Amino acid sequence: MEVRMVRNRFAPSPTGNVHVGSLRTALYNYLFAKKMGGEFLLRLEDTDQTRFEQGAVENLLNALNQTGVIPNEGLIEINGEVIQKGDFGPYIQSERLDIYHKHLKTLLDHGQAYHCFCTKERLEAVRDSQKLAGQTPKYDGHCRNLSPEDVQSKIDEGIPYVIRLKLPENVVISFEDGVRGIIEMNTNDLDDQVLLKTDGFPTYHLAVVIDDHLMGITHVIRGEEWLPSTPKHVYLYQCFGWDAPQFVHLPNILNDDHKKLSKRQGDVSVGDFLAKGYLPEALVNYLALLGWSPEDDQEIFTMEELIQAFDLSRINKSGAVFDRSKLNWMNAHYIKELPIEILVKNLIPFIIDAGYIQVEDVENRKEWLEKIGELLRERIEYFAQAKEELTLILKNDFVVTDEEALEFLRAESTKRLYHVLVEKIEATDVLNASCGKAILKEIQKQEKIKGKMLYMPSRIMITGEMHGPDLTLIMDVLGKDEILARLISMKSIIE
RNA sequence: GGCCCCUUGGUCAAGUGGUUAAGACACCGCCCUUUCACGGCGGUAACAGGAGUUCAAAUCUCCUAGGGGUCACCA
Repeated sequence: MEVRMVRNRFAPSPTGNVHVGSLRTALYNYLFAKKMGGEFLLRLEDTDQTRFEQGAVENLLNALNQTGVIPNEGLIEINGEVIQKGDFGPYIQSERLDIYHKHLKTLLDHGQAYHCFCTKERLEAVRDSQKLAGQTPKYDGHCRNLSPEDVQSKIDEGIPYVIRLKLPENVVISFEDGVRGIIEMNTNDLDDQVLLKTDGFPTYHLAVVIDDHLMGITHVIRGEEWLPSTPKHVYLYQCFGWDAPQFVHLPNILNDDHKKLSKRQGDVSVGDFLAKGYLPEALVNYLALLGWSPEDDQEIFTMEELIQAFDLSRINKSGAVFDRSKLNWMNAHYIKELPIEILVKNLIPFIIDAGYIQVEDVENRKEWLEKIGELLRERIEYFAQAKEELTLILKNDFVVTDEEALEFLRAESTKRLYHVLVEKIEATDVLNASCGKAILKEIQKQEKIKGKMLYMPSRIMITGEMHGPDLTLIMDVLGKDEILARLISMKSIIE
């Protein structure tokens, strides 16, 4: 048996940001194509002119590039320039209009499609009355059997029209879905779908079938929302005399309320997540596991490992709730493993944004930034949390109001602690972590102040907080002068 | 409402006729520790319900219930 090379596609419409659900669809396509040594292409479904958004294509390619889900054919980006690559183009549907018209003509010639001159108003009225009568809204077949003469004269009169698919009555259409198995549907439950719109553009249903076939697509991996219209697509393949590809419908990604993940419940676009400081590899890793699972217990995967492990047969049937806290855990894991330079590089925009460093100072404060990086590494789940975490130790205009904290400051031993601490720090050249540690140890010995009574007051005097990173690391980050200044500002409260 | 799909702990999920029904996140407890966090150890917690088939059912069949998707000249 001849084995056709696997060819996949991701075929979004150019509307704004890339939804995480779309990314997952793209990812599964990508993983499967790579696993099978096939091709993964990007096609633009821009047949709705009203939906186009400026910069959407750049946005799209950007999201894919950053997450590593990169097409090797179709619309791709090379050196910042968007081009079309491959022998099956054009890969932008609005540039394929003549192809659709040509194929539509054969449908018309075979009586498998027909002109429909119904106005939107009439269609709406029909739908409304059907709904009122408790029926399923469906085209009533008004123009289904117009004579060729009638059609021609209406066209000549310049009456706008659409072209509809002429579905046979009471025929069961079945196909095998890669995830759900055999699916059957009766044409009586299906509508005479519009294939060509008044503006001469095809609808999704026509374009997707023609393009997938012409582009040699072997596996259509797409969202579950397409399942109900797949029989129409299957019928179209039959009309054209083409073999249908293997369909694989992915379960939805859900909100906490188990509805389709949507914008109103917070971040849903890839850009949102990256902007908050989620690492692309963590997002991809998490998404891979949302609807698919490997044979073993592995949770952390590189892209290469995902490709190796991926298997269509292990895709889940039911919808999966997007669990932010698991994503956070996974992202935190990736942050912990990041080389320090990369960690700092990711952190810099957020530290600048928090106002703790100026853009022009970044170069000469590398060492300081690395200290901060190591300090934050164990404490944040995504980079946008850096600001809050840093404020804990970098703010210098704090007022201690917490009663428990004040207790520590009022303690008898704290007076002694304060003076010795100031004295010892003044006596050092530079205050780094090991030096700070030594000082605290000496105080413990000399003044017999230890444990909580040593560290808590020290921490509170220095940061105004009862919690935070290791105190000696804080000393290291703040340095001698700042620490001293902060201590001295506490003088009146202590004495 | 019609049609289609789905149903294992709070969440992601393993499981394909015989298991003490994995694992991960979250949660709780203990340990580590100057605090918080990290880390380590442990714990609570699930086969939607019913009827069949079978020696045996989370796994097969049917019914019920619940949830989701879809019914556009949007994709």
